[in-house]
Amino acid sequence: MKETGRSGCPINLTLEILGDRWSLIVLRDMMFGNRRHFRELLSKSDEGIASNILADRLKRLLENGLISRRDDASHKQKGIYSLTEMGISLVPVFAAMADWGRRFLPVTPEMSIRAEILAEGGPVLWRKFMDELRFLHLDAPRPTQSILDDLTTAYREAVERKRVAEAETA
Amino acid sequence: MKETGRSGCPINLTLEILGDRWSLIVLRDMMFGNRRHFRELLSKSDEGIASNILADRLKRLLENGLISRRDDASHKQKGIYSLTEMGISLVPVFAAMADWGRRFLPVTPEMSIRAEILAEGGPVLWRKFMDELRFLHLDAPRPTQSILDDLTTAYREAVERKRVAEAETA
DNA sequence: GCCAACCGCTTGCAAAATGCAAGCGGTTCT
DNA sequence: AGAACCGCTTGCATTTTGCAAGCGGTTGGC
Repeated sequence: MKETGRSGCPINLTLEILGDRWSLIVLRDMMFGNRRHFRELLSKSDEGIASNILADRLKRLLENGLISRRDDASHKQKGIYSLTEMGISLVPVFAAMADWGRRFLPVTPEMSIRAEILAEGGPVLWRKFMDELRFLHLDAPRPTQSILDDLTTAYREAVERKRVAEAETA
Repeated sequence: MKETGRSGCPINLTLEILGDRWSLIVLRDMMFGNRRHFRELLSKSDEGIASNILADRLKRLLENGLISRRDDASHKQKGIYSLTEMGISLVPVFAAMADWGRRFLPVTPEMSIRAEILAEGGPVLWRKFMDELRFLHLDAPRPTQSILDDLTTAYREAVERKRVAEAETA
């Protein structure tokens, strides 16, 4: 996505950076799955991104300022990717997209529980979540409450409910 | 964008439908520019979509239920494209994306004035706008106030301001 | 100290999507 | 009658994607 200079419209400029099938998936996994290493993003993804595509997207997200990269002190080869303020600010976009998706598309219950919580919590909850992301990815102070824990717990419980339900019918 | 069956995550499913560089551009022009015919979408776009891409995107948006198509009674060759409730429901997504874009990307002032108004108005304004879209695209009753007029007027005034400013420096 | 496992990331190649220009059969306007 | 316009398709070159293998280096267990 080079400098095409198509128009100064905010929607268009956003799409020039994020308008493909993988960029937002990578950011989603960093944001909601707290995946920070290349391998984590590569192998723990539900959608199975290819390694060359992941490398390319990370490079472009870096160039565009959505994420940053630093070396992992505990492992000379590992890099740690973090969200920048620009990346963290996408929380409302994710919340809006996820809410739309869960209302109109064939989502699975366990994958949409987090979207529901974000939709119900509204901007107040989003701001709390963004504060937590600033703690996890930038050097902001730790908030008292962990929204990410709440979301992850709710997701795990939904997965467990599904597992039990499937075990019963088997 | 065939049935890849990658995951039931709302974000992923949304991206499988809208995750490319043009689908949301087309919907944006229908929604905010009230462009309803093929030629209007083709030639009045600031970004210059190619005709084969436009045809393909309209087909896919139709298949996915975001828009509908009917014949234009006044012209046998023309089709009129309309947003469905599913398409109209993207208003909060557009508002979030536009707000993000105007804060972090090099938008031009006249192109971001509508994003500002939507951000300031919040969900209350979005709902009014969606009601108006239901009037314009579905068969809902006409609302008392036209948000689209407000947005368009603000945009035109911003363009005019820019024109005057440029004329002064010339 | 050795070796298997893992690290981020690259390479080569086939398949698909995109971008561009021209054009088609038909309709409408003058 | 002729020009302009209608939605949309075609052919073709370029770019992007997807997949599998692999590279040089690091780490951890024995």
